[in-house]
Amino acid sequence: MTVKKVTFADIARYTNFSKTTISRYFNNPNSLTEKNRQIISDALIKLDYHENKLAKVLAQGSTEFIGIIIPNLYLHYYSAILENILNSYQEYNYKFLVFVGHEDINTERQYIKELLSYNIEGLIILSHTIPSEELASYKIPIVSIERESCYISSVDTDNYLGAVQATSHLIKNKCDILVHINSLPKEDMPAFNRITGFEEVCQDSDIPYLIYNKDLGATHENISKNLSHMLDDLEEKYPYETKGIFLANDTYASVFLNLIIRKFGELPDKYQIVGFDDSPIATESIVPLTTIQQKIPTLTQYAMEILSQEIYARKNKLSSEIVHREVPPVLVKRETTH
Amino acid sequence: MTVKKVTFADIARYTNFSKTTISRYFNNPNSLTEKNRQIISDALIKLDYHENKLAKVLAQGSTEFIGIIIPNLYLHYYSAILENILNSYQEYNYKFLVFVGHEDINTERQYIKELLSYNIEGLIILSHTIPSEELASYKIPIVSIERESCYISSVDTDNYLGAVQATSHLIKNKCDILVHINSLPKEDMPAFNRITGFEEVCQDSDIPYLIYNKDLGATHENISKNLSHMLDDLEEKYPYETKGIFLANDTYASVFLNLIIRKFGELPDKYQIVGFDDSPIATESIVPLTTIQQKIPTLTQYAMEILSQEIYARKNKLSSEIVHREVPPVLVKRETTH
DNA sequence: TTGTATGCGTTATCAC
DNA sequence: GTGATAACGCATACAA
Repeated sequence: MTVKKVTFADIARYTNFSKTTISRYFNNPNSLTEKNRQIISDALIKLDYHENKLAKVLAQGSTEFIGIIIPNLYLHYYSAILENILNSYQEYNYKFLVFVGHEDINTERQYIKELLSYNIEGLIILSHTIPSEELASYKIPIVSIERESCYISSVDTDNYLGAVQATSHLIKNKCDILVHINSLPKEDMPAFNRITGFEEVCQDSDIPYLIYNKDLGATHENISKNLSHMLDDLEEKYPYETKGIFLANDTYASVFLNLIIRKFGELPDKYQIVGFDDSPIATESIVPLTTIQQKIPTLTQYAMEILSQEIYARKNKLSSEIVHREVPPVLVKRETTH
Repeated sequence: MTVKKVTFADIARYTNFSKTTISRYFNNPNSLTEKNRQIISDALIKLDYHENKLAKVLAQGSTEFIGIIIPNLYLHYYSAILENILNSYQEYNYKFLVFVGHEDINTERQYIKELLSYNIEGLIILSHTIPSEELASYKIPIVSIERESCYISSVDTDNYLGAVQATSHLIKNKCDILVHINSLPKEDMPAFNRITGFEEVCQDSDIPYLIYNKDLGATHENISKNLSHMLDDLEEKYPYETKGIFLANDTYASVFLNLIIRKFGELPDKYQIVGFDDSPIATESIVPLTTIQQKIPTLTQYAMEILSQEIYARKNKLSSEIVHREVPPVLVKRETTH
């Protein structure tokens, strides 16, 4: 232990009340007389009392802790989600214990175990290593964001709709060839629907299309190298056609845009580019990117709503069903498309 | 309360040991016989026991909680710091309760109060609203990163050295006029030394210099507009000179670079640009930015070292002195300087 | 090696 | 309106 803290016992001794009365001062003040309330109030200041929520938790159960496991904070998308979740404190009063997953399943299991030992009331999970079936077996309120979620509640962007918006926009802009660039998302991930959506719209349109779906690597150098090869390939196959390129995220789109500009000195009319996310780079790139905006505040708001309802249901031994909610994204037209 | 948890009492009843023996199984297993250890081990699994660290905390004191107050997660710099701090869990086993400050002093005071009520063992603070003198009055181990820190321990980048490196590099590259662009940092902030360092090197060099130090705004639009005016101003005053521009961060540098390229179609030899931070945008911009790299892993490592030492000292009632540690940054030469 | 009794700082259940 | 007492789940000093 460190410095001895002032407790209800100290206040009780000082004021000649019982600990019970001090407790009531906080939890049911109307049961005290105005005068006695004042006496206790003065004593609290005089003795410099500070509340101890851990003792309260032990006595009555609810920690107001929520655990978060997020893959990384390197991608702006994840940082933005985390920031929005943390901000919900103002509304829900939950405190957040945050872990960064790093895609290692056993590490993440250890994190969950640790979180459970602190009696978290719920868990928000964005990392994708642990199957949702296993997560469901922990029997705590849980909601996922943008990951596989067969057995747990989830909030996802409507990726299919996003891809439809992007692809339709490129078609409307009279592209001769449609291209989608992605980086091997797993089929059970919501983001996989960016491929599905693209493909189905293309097939309905009779416009030729091409999908590059391969691991682009994690570093800027690798991403740049891989995208550069794709650009060369496109130039070789379709030198004169207007190419509509829909990339899986704004980082890829920005790198691709830079490659084009370094090659041609400008963004030629025969290239149209759509990214995904509307992360800051979309605004800050040399030519502002047309992109599919994910509604991050809405995503996190829904996640907190679902989670707090599940927590409420669990406390009151009500049953609660798994909820899957999708948030429609929005096409933001900027300067990389006509 | 929710579902009834299995406790030491249940294990004790089941195995016919006392609660004390069960406790010892965890904290001093060698004091049990191999056979009894096995009996308890089996019972734990059979009854599906899960540890309750909150009860442990109440009984013995240390929560292993550390509070973090960070201004935002929008800037990659802060996300990167947070990610590194969170990762220290692997080494130190501290759990982190994270709050986002948003530059409101009363909100942040409320956060600290909440954190204290959960008996955090230490606090890491990056937001700058609460004066360090007030922070020191909370009498808990505390370390700041890149903020005013007269009365508390701190870890900062050596901003002065960073500015010296940037400015010297521009001088070595034969710039005729040196320019620094900043956004009104407070004088007691470590980042203010980027101005001091620039100015002193310029004065020593006899090369003319110029400082634009004004609020550039928070949105990309405002930053862009303000930087655009500065670019016009420079073109008017120094049309033929080689201009060496040192900007306060990579975002500004990237926006400035884009303005130049949109104006001239390329980065002319008469412009040399140095940013600060080495955030991802420095690598990903259309011309990779020369920048001053902040050593974020080192910053956070030192912060955790200092904090854990202060926590150790406090637990053992040792005195501990305030420590101010500076981390030298590194000049990363890329393509915006010769 | 194991058990008893007590404490950690609250809240909850009865009394009065 | 107020108080005594027993929880909450674990750790620890002291006994045996």
